[in-house]
Amino acid sequence: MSLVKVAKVIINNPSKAVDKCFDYMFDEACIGDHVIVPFGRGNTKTDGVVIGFGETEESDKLKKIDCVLGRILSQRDVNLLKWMRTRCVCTYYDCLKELLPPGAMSGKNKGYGGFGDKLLKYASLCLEPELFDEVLSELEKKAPAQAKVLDLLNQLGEIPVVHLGELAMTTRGTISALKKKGYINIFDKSVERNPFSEEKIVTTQPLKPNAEQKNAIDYINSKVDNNEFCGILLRGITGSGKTEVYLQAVAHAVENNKKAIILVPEISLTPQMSERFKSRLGKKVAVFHSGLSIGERYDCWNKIKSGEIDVVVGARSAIFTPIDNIGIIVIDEEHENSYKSDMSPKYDAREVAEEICRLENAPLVLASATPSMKSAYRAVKGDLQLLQIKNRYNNVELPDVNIVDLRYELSNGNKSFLSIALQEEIRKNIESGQQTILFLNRRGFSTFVSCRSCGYAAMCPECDIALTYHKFNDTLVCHYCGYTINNYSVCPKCKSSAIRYFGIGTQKVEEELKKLFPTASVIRMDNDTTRGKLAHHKILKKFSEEKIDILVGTQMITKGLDFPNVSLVGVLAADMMLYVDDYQASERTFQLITQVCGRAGRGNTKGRAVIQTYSPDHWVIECASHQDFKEFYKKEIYLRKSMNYPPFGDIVNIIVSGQNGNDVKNTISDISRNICSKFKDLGVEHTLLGPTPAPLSKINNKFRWRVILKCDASEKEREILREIVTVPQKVDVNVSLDINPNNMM
DNA sequence: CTGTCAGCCCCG
DNA sequence: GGGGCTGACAGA
Repeated sequence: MSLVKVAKVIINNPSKAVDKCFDYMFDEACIGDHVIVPFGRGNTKTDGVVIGFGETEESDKLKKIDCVLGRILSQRDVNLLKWMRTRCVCTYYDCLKELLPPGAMSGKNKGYGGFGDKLLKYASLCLEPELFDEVLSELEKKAPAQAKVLDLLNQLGEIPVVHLGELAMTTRGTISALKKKGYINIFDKSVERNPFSEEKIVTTQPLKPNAEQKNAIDYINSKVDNNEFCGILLRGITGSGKTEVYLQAVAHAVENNKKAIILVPEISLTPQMSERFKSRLGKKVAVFHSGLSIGERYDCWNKIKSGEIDVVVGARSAIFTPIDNIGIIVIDEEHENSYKSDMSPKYDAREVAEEICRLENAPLVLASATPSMKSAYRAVKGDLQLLQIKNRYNNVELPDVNIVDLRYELSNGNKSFLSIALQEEIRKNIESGQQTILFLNRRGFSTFVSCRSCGYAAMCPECDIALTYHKFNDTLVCHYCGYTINNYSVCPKCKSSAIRYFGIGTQKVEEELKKLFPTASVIRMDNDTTRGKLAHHKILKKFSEEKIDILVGTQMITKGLDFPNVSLVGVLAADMMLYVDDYQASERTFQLITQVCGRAGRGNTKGRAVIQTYSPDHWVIECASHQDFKEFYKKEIYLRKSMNYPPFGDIVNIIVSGQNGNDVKNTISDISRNICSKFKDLGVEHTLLGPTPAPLSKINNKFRWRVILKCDASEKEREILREIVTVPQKVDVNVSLDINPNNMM
């Protein structure tokens, strides 16, 4: 038997059954090549990617690569792909779809030959001009949504269908109805390669760093210059000028013909933030995030691929953009949990960034005022190099923090959500023309509705959780599946009219503020008011132009916002996230309160922060009010250690779901039995909890069971888990595995 | 003998 | 995921 050289090819197919390398003979092929191969019994032409080479015994089974379409992955990305499959406990396909151009894996671009397609669906009017008015007024009566679309098309001419839908606030159904009637045309059009017009960019000059900043910049630059991998934790209290440090390090890398990625939390990718990067780092900055339409993302991706971009700024997914020759990666607000994906592949962008830095021999900078416990622990162990900035830039003072005990408010007869102290501070601010931010971690009007007589509370029949009351349309909504019913004024069970609304939400706070301060302008920012893509930016713009006295919002207001005229910050219910059933509750509460307080007093005036709580002596709240990370870390790491929670051990959450309860139960018990025996064989210490019904035991009529596995999930363990979890299952049975998830539900 | 369909298997 | 193989069965 003689040996033949073969290419290892992964197939572009989501099925778990084909999640492996297939050997193909070939004439010429490179690692990372996008190829077409005969696959399956029928030798269907399928596309795949070459991820390696090998030798195997000659055999009849061996087939040959049909043709090479071109290089699609770099050697580095092929390495990253292999690493990710184990790290994220997923399939090659899951990883591949993150690394390929946006849109390449879905819709008409699916399958081979799809890559490089620059066509976009466009709509245009196809109606005699003299008939237009007649048709429009006819439609306005019967189909207002269609009329809106028609009107927009008339004004704008040719426009991509995606944008048309967004502008008219409607769905494709409306548009296809118009097409059916023959009023409009849908056609393909090549997208312009560069839709970003030459914006006017005002360049800003680097600020002169103070001694601490200089120190940090020099350290990072030396790693860049030496092509040396190094994990760096850049810790500085809010307002200490961390951004300046990494901006100068990135600029240094670019000057030396290297490239950079800066990751920021999705929520802080506001135009003002993008502007800041562009104005400092010049035209060769690309902003990449999920807010871009597929077309925009595609162009951005290609621009990066072509090599004309030096710096990519973006949210989590930007870590996969095809930028080569990386000199530095920065992760801003490193503690943010949005860096962990909860969809497959369930990657952690911080870990991916670290792996890329290893592969590229470049430093990784994790920046935060309130580092994650994991990073802080690694810094203590010496796994990360700690660089600290202890003073605020220009020595601006930290805000005065006032902790208000809500229990006294109640006994003093103040039933408002706003303590007397906070009301007083708000009044002062309004009088002096300064702005206030109030923070509350809830959305909607009330959490749930219940009957005072019989205790009946409206529940979702599908998901078995309480429905949330939404005032603007007087409905009760399930926050998990969207199930909606009309609100009732009489209890459906006992006919009592004593209905009680529990909890507070941003809407209620907004209403109360309007009552207390009738002359003040109030704006609300939460999931309900930021539905549209542009709504988010509009609210911030309005607020930043100082026309608004008070901004009320959920956690989305805590991050990255930098308004010099805000001198007062209020946390309305600090305990709200402290008593959640989650090992990260303390960490999140600490981060949140610290970050919120950091929003106050960035201008010339000293800031004030008011923290309302029912447990004013709680150590987490104490530490946060003093911005005392060290003390917080000391106490929290001790608790983590005693419970063997991360960063000491990993928590693996495995959820099986499906319509058929028996299939689900059988699958989950198979999986947990497999894990148990494999881990036992290999002597891996572990604890298995379950299988039990998941906390949300039913969502959308699907049964959900889960197992929690506690162990040290390093490479070996993850590889075992991958083998167990990625075996093909029955149709309709879905297996999800998440390591150290943000959400255990 | 032929057509059809469901279930199952496996893809180099 | 999906094409093809297989076995069962109906129609004539």
